[in-house]
Amino acid sequence: MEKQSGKFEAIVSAARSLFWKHGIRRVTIEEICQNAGVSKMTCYKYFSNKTAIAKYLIEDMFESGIKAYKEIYHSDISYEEKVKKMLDLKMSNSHEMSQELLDDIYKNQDEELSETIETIKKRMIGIYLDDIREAQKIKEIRDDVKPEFMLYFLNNLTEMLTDQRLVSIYSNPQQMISEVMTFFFYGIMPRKNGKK
Amino acid sequence: MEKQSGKFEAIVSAARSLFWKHGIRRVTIEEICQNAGVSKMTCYKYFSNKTAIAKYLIEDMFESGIKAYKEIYHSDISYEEKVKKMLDLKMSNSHEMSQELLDDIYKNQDEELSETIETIKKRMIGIYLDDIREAQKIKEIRDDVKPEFMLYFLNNLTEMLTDQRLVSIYSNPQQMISEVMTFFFYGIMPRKNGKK
DNA sequence: ATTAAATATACGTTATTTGTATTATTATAT
DNA sequence: ATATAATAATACAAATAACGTATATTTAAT
Repeated sequence: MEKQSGKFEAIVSAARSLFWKHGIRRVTIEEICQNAGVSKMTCYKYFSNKTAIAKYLIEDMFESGIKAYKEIYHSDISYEEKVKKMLDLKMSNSHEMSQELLDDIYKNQDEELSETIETIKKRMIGIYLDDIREAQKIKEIRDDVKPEFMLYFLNNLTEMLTDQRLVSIYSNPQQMISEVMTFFFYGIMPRKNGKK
Repeated sequence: MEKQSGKFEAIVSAARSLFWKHGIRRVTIEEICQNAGVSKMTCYKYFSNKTAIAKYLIEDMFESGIKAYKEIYHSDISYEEKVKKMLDLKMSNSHEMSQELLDDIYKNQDEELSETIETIKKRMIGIYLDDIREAQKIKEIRDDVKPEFMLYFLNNLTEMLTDQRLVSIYSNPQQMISEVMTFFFYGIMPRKNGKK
C-alpha cells in the first residue's frame, strides 16, 4: 500500500531548516517541496497547509524541549545543579534558534498557530509549577516563595543570560551562569555556612 | 530644502542587512522601509524599485572589495605576502556573505542586475589581469605563465579554501592557507635554495 | 505663518502563492 | 509482465501579497 520512503520526514526536515533560516512567513510551500524533493501534491497529502507544517514542527520542538527538561529534572543531582543545567540548555537553544523563527512564532497572525503555542505554553508552565511545588515539599527549595514568582524569575534569568549587556561583563558564559546561579540560590548576603 | 537626516543611508543599511540574511527575493520594499524607519514614498524618492537598491548595494560592495584589493596590491610587501592577504580577505568575505544573497545574485532573473554584475566582473578581471602582467614585468612572478591561467587558478584556490573537505584536514585556517600558498608559489618540488 | 519634506492612508494594478484537479510516471507486489 | 498504488508533472482558478502612485496630513525648520 504505502510506498514508504521518508517523504514525510523529507518535508518536515526541509521545512525545519527553511523556517529556521527565514521564519515561517517568508517560506512558501512550493519551496519546501522543492527542497524536500517532493511534489506539491504529496505535501498536501500529509499537511493541509503551511500552518499545519509549522504546527507540527513547533509541537515537535516543544516536545523534545520538555523531554530534555524532564531528563534533567529527574536526574539524581542537586537542585542547584539541575537549575544550572537547565539554564545551560535554554541558553544553547536560544543561540541555535533563529530570531526570524522566534519573531514569526510570537507575533504571528495565524489563529491556529497562536492557539497551539498558547496550549503548549500552559502545559509547560503546569509542569514547571508542579515540579517547583514538589521541590518545595521535599525541602530542596524554600517553601516561603510563591512557585509562580520563581517561574517568573527563572524566565527572567534566561532572558538576562542572553542579554549582551550582561554577557559582555563576563569573560565566558559559564562564569556568568555560575555567578547568576549563586545569586539566585543564596541572594547577596555573605554565606555563613554550607547550603540549606 | 533638504530635510537631511540620513534617510538614504537608513534605507541602504536596512536593505543590506535584510538582503544579507534572506537574499533579495524574499525581502519586500515595505519591509525595508519599516526597518529603515522610513515611509514607502521616501524610499521611492531615492530608488525606483527593489532592483535599484540591490544594484546600488552590489556596486557598493564590489567597490569596497576593489578598494581593499588595491590597498593590498599597492602595499610594500612581497608578492607572496600580497596573495596571502588577498586569500585571507576573500575567505573572511565569503564567510560573512550569506549563501542566500549569493544564490539570489547569481541565479537571479533580473535582467538589469545580471548586467550590472557582468559589467563589474569584467572590470575586476581587467584589473586583476593588468596587475598580474605588471608583476610579471617586474619579475615578481614567472613570465611563462598565462595571466588568465593564474587568475583562473587563484579563483579556484579561494573555492578550495572554503571547501569543507579541505578545511577539515587542517586544524586551523591559517595553516591551510599557508600550505596552499607554498604549493601555489613553489609547486610540489623540494625547495633547493631561497625564493625566486 | 510659510514652506519643503516626510508620513500615513488608500487604492488600482500586477505578481505570486495557494490549493485542487487532471493526467502522466514510476515503483512494487503479485 | 501487469495491475495497482504512490508520486510527479502540469495546468489552473481563486486568494493573497506586493507593487507603485496619488492624495491628504503631519512634522520641522526658517
